[in-house]
Amino acid sequence: MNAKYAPQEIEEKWQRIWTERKTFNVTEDPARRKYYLLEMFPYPSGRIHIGHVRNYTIGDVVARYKRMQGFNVLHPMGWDSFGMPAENAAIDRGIHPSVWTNDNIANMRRQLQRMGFSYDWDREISTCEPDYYRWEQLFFLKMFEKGLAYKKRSSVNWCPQCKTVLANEQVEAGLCWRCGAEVGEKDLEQWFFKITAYVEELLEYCDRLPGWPEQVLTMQKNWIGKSYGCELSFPMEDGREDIRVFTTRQDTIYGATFMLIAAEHPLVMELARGKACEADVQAFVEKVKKQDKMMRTSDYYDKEGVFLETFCLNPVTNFRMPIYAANFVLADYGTGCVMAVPTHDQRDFEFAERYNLEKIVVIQPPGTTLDPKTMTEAYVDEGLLVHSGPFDGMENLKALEAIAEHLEAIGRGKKTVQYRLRDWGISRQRYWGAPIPVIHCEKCGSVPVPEQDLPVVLPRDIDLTGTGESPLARHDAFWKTICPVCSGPARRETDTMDTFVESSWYFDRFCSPACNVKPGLDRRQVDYWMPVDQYIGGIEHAILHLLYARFYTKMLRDFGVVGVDEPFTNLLTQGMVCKETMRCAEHGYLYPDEARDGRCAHCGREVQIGKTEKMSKSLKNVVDPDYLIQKYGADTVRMFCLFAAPPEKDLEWSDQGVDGSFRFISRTWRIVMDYLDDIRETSPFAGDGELTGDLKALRRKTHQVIRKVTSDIEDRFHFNTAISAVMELVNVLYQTKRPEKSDAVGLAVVRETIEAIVVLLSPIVPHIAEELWTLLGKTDALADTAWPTFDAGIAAEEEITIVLQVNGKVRSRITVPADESEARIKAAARADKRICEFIGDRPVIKEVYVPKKLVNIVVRG
RNA sequence: GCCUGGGUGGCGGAAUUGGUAGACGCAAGGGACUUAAAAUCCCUCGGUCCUUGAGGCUGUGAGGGUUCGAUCCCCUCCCCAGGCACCA
Repeated sequence: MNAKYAPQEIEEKWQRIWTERKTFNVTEDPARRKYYLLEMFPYPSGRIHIGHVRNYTIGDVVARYKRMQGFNVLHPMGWDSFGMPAENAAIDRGIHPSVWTNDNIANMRRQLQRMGFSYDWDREISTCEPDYYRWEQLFFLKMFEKGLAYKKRSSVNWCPQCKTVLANEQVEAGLCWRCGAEVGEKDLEQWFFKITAYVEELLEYCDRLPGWPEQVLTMQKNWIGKSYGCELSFPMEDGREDIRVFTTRQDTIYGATFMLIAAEHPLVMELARGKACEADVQAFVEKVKKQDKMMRTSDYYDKEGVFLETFCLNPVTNFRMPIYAANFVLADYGTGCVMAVPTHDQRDFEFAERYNLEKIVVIQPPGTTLDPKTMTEAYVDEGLLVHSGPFDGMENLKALEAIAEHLEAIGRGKKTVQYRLRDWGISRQRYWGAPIPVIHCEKCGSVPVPEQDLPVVLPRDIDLTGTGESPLARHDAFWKTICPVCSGPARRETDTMDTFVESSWYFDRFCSPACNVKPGLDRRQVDYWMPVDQYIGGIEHAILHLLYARFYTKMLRDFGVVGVDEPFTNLLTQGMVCKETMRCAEHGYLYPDEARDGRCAHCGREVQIGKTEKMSKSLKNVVDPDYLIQKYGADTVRMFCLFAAPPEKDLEWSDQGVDGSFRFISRTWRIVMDYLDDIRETSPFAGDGELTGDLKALRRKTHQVIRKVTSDIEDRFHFNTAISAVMELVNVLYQTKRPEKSDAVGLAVVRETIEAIVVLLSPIVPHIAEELWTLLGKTDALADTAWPTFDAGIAAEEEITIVLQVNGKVRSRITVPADESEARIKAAARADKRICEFIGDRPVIKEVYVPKKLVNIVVRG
């Protein structure tokens, strides 16, 4: 047999067979263990990129592996098809978002199918279709009823030129990305989901998700940001209503000498009204609203404020505290007001220095005395309280509780818990999203759309210009309606939902994608498949998407729609795919094929190689999967994505590396072809008779590699080392002296090795594996073949190497039988010629023995 | 700035629990095969020094510490990446 490896032919053939036989379609089967493997579904941007290829290849290997382990594997794919890019394409090129989206989906589906992923395509869903989002609207009604969806005023980025709302990413250095106008803030009535109603459960379960990376759980905990402290009230000098603050540092209250209010807090203008400072305050507030929120709370940003010509009183010292509006205080955390203790908070210290405000030391560090006049920075560490009335001399940490109780007793405070997590704003003033099912009536207020009127379908005939209000707000037939309560004229809500809402329950829908009766999820099917056993996606989703999906799951559980507390039992967060950037002085960033031999294809100038960054269209450092498939085949692309780095790390793209993967696959193909005629009729070695020499070593290696590949995939998803192990096995096979045609035992051992190689590689490179399997005379599909097992006895080494150290440095090695005793190994170490030379006549102080690994002899001098 | 990770040969990476640093692959160099080239197969490959050896020293971002022993644990610092609530 001498057929040449022809990836295109083989791959298309097997993809056809899998589709025809519906190999990967599944149904609930209570008799079998289920395994739900899910990769984050893509936004249909037009073409798959290498990041998708990597993500879905990782998932496919696990899906195929689990299938071979006997699990009933659900492995679905769909489209997160609402979102801004469709609208931008419509504005820029005049294509309707639905046409653009569906064309993209068709192309990306073709690309994914050409990669040979083992999806159950019958379960494909697309979130922009009414049969998907109608259920989301139903859930919204339920949320509205329970007070989990509510309206409040909130600010958005607003471009006064385009008269439109901008996403944060559409604001570049404070300017609109489309027109360059200065972006401001605008207050709008917006819909929110009350994620904070579940904050405690979301936090608590962070400690009950052992299958999640610690890193992600830590990020989520910090995001939720639970802190214990006090809510304190400070009386106003003029007798107005008290100012309330939240603090975790009530131990420093005796040092509070001024009050800070977030510039955008409504109280600021209220206090300034009618005073001489009113105009200055107004100007300051406008200025701060334009500052970047992230920057203005940074340690190095200039602390600025304006005096409101008003005072409040420190409730324990009666100190007359001036009140300032400040840029570094956030309106939406705590109460938006902060008691300032300049001696023990660095930001307050800088503010006090700048505006020449009083400083009182209330925590004394051990051993020194702080003088407010000479301090150059705040003292933020522990110490003993001073100038703190009855609490003088207490350790500040112990005083936290005592002072909180004291403040409660005098009616000035209350111990509280504060969270950083805010409610989830879901209103988008955009077209391409799921309509929010609410009608606004002048008489009846915000009225939910009656259930029988769902879905509220997004109209097709729409005029997208990129300017003005939301397109739906200009679509009369859409928004002009009647109130379901009083039948009077009413206005339909024209905001659409954040696309994170769709991705918060799509995994449930995959369990019953065709269900068309309320609530769109068949409880029996959902109960069989959920939760997702393994979820795989980019680390960039560590907080938002994953937290929203967890919240939504808990809520649907409370609605009785699903039966699980958490959606994802195990989570794998993969790193990003990066590639070096290339620039031409004249033509800017270049695509890889625009550079030839280090020169720009347009002008011949020398190309500058830039730093390696995440692959993106704007940097043009992208690789086209279609081109790679055409050149090498899907199997090579799959293998390289897995081989170049473990999944959780960033992957640096390398064209030479792809060549290497192709070479290995071809090398494997060749050796199987080479042996094929001799082993076609042979059965794998069954263990009868003693083996010696090469054959014994080959068989041992085979079983070692089965063990290694199994644990690499099962325990840690390290496909790169699994592939390395198979490469070693192929190398050993090449180096094994070829058994004669008459050597039945030798050929049986080779057959065992070759079958192992093919089966172990099959989840990674399924097409070539199926083909070789067939050529080996097998008639059952490899995809349904059982994963191989290893024999620990055969895999065991007979001899081991013991490292000999003197004072921790390797000086010699000895080879001993694997079961050699400690005493004999130590004796051999002491007797070793090189070790004796190193020890010389120095006295031995200590001898460390690590079983089966090393002996370390410690000597003086 | 805040939160979370990461830094190992010329390059991607390996070392699974504190125990042989550099598996496997790429690049490079050499050899075999070939009329030749490609392909293929085999060998060498961290740095440095010398007495060229089963050699010495050195080496996992930098500096310190703990330990018989540190890529791994602790402290300080530098650099890079992701997230930061309207990109998904």
